[in-house]
This record gives sequence, structure tokens and C-alpha cells, in this order.
Amino acid sequence: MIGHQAADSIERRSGVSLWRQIADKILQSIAVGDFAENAALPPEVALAERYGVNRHTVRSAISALVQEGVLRAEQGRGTFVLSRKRLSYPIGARTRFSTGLQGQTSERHIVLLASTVEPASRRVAEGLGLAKGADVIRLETRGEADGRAVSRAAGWFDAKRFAGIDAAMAQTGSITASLARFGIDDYLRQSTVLSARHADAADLADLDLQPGAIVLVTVAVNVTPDGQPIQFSESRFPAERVELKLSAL
Amino acid sequence: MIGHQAADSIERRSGVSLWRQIADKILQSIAVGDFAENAALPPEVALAERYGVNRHTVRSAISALVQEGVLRAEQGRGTFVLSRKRLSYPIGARTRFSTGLQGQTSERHIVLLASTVEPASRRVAEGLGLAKGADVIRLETRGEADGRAVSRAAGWFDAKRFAGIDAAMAQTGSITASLARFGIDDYLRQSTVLSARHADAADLADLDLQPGAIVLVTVAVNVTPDGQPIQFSESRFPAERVELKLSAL
DNA sequence: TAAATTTGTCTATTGATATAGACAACTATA
DNA sequence: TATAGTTGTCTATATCAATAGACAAATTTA
Repeated sequence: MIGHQAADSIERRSGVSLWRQIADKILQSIAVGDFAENAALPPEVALAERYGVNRHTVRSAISALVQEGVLRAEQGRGTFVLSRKRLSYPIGARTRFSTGLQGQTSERHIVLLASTVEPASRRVAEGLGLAKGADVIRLETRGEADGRAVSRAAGWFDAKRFAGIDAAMAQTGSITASLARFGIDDYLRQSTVLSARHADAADLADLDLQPGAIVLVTVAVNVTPDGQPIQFSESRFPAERVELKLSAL
Repeated sequence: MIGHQAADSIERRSGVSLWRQIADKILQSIAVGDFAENAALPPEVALAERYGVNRHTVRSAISALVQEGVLRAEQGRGTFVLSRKRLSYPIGARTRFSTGLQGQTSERHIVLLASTVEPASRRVAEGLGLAKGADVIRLETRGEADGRAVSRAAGWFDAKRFAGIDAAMAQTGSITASLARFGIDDYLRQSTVLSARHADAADLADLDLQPGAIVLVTVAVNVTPDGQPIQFSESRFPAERVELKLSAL
């Protein structure tokens, strides 16, 4: 697991097609820096030998990545790496979307997609310390960096205490700024539970992913400095574009 | 993304077979608690309708999970959930394998698989603040809980400073105890970078996984309280058996 | 016991996946 | 301008994945 990958590290009869596995490996190689940006990939025949598969199988993987906008193929010249490395998304005591991504991207922002009032499900109620079924405001947001989707999050707030936070969010485009209007000057991340799974149809649409992608999922609770829960959230990140950097631990 | 899954959240032509996607969904449902332990799954025909696929496709998914030891099928009776929920693996400032898993499992331990002295690669050298190529000791370990593999880690230590840590590890079975012999009474996790990918052949063997599985990967540096790096590590976790709980943030 | 329910097995068909080989089209270079 | 190297396209074949239908085998329920 030290950078290189054995020629035999491809699994057949796995339910995951070979071209998908090879596309994953190429993405990984780009993220790790084995394949440099703007440089040419090894020729198809070389990749085919390296992974122990037919050239056409490699072509399937490449065409999927061309479709994704990661590679560009030019007849007679070669296949070139377009995409940058994974975005390193910081998670720590004071996780906010805007801070910490400085320097990695030229443009980043959050879009508020929808806001609804709904009864709290069991886990939302537990996270916020409310009774099950109590009214909560749900904000659906999408994080973008350089025009690519890097996160999709749902955040729940006590509807009584934070009435109007949806409007504030629409105005400011920032959770932090919106909470400030309710007298929350500082907040901390109390807990984060992290898991990973294959993208389903909703993930594909929400994060502009290609079928077969992997998503990282975090479920977190934010609290005031004195421990009062204010926000429960579930966030999804495209694993091929984002890694999570756990800081301030 | 709130517990339920739409009937159409299955992707065709994705490079990931339908049976694998459905197996993932069933695992997810078990982890979330939709399918209770020891209880019967819905009958095959019901699952087929729910996911919009043929009964035989559901059967392929089930047989894969039976192979994995997650389900048990009994002719005439039904298919039953054997496995417990995902193990919640804590990661925080004072992450150690032994602490924090209390109560979740009855038995857990680390096995030292191999120890070698090798020249530091670029990233290991950077993590430990050594010159590239300097001698480092590498410990390969495997974490088990209730007889199931829950982690596989490689840890690197400065060979000069920690000469003999391999023997200490073999004796004590604990990194913490081994470091104590070198005067390290306390250490902190400085940074953790987290990503996810499909399991390759090495992961399948190391973690007893079935093809198509997802692994979580963390790359971390541990330091003394005054900031001196002592350990660089890369750990792999089976996403179907483990979730990471980021605590003390 | 009989009927209903559920998993197991078999055959057949279609489409996606993977391999194999040949050659065309394009680019860079000797 | 040749030649070598590279991607693009085509045909053919074999295997895997998915659907469809029928019926057997085992268990539970009426």
C-alpha cells in the first residue's frame, strides 16, 4: 500500500467491472501524484500490460474518465491528465466550509438548494436534543469549488430557536454568518461519524458523479462552546475529488 | 439521504453490477438498523420489487452476503441477518486501538504480522521529519474484533531512535506499551488524512473482504506532546464493518 | 393434512463485459 | 518524407450479468 500497485491487484468476478476498477486506479494515481497534471498517461498498450488486461478494457476506463472530464485523449499524441489532485477538505473542531480551502482553489461557494420545515426524525431529534417529531428547519446545500461539486449537505436546526435561518442563509450564503444573526458567535464540532459507500442515483445527480463512484458520508453535530447542540448535519463528499483532512485533533 | 432509498436508486451500465449494488444497500440497511439483527429479511420477491430488479439478481446479492457471513439463508423459512452493525472506530487526539471499543465487542487485539527495516520513502521521511532514505522500522499490524479483521496498518518509526520496537511490539502486542519503553508516556495525533476507494487484491487478502468492497484509508502522524513526530502510519479499514467516529474534536 | 409461503435449482434468452486481432487515422520525429 | 508511436474503429468470440419462467424442496400456517 505504499504508492505502487501490484500488476495483479485487479479482481475479476467481483461485481465491479475491470474498466471501473482501472478507472479508479488511474484516479488514485493522479491523486497520489504518480501521473502528473498536464502530462501524458502511459500509452494504452503499456497500461494494459501493467494491469494485466486487454487494451480495449483500458480504453473503456479511459473513455469513462474522459467523460468525467479528468482526461483528454488526442489521436496520435496521447492521453493527458486534466484534473488536479483531490481537494483536501479540512474537518476539525472549527470546521467551516470557507476556511481551510484557501490556496487550493480559485473559487468556492455554497449554494442553498432548498429549505423546508419538517418533523424531526429519530436521529435528528437525538442529535439536537429535541423530542421526536418536533419542528426542525432543514437546509439543503451544495458546496462547489472551481465549478465542481465537492459536497452536498443537509443541515437541521431547531425551528423554534432558529426561525428564519433559511432566509439568512439565502442572503449570506454562509452557515456561520447566519448563525451569527441568532447570537451564535462561535460553535464547535461535537462529534463526526464517517462512513463510505457506493454512490446511489441520488448521489450521482447531487454531486455530478458517474455511476460506480464512491461517496464519503459524515454525520455531525455542532454545539455552542457550552455544549448546547445547534446543528445536526449529514454531508456527502465525492471520494474521487475530495479527501478529508482531520485537523486540530 | 434520510434512511430510505428510492426504488430507482440503482444504476445500470455503471461498471458496478446490480447484485453488488444491492448487496451494498442491504449492508447499509443493516448498519442503519432498517433490517434488524437476527430478524428475517423481506422475501426475495419483495426485495426484487423494491429494487426494481429480477428475483435472481437479488439472489446473487444475497449469496454474496451469505458468503461474507452477513446473512444466513434457510430454505422454506427465510433469510436472516447474522452480522451486527458496523464497529464504530474512534479517531481523535489520543487514538489508540484498545481504547474506545469497549462494550462494542467482546474480544479485540492487534496482531503483529511483520517488521522490517527499510529506507524511508519520500512521504514517510516527510512525515517523520527524516532525510529520505534514512532507516526506518516498519511494523505491519492487523486489528481484529470478535475474530473479524477491522483494520490493517503499517507504522513507520525512526530506526535509530526506536531500535528494538519490533521486539517490544511482539512482546506487548501494543504500540502504546512499546513506545512507553522508549520513554514515550504520551503522544498525540497530529494529522489524519482520510480517503476511500475500492478494495484491490491486497486489501481483499489483508482484510478478508469480498471483491467489490470499499476500504477507508487514513494516513496519520503521531507526535509527542511537544510536537516531535514519532510515528507515521497508513491504516486501512473495511467500510462495511467499520465507521470512523471522529471524537475530541 | 392441505395450502400458502419461501428458498433452491434448472433452462433459455438477451445485453454488457472482456479478449483478440487487424487496420485506419493522426502526430511527432529521424 | 518515411517511420515509429499513438489513439480510433471495426469484426469476431467467449464469458459474465440480468431477465424470464417453471418447478422442486423445505417450512410454516390454517
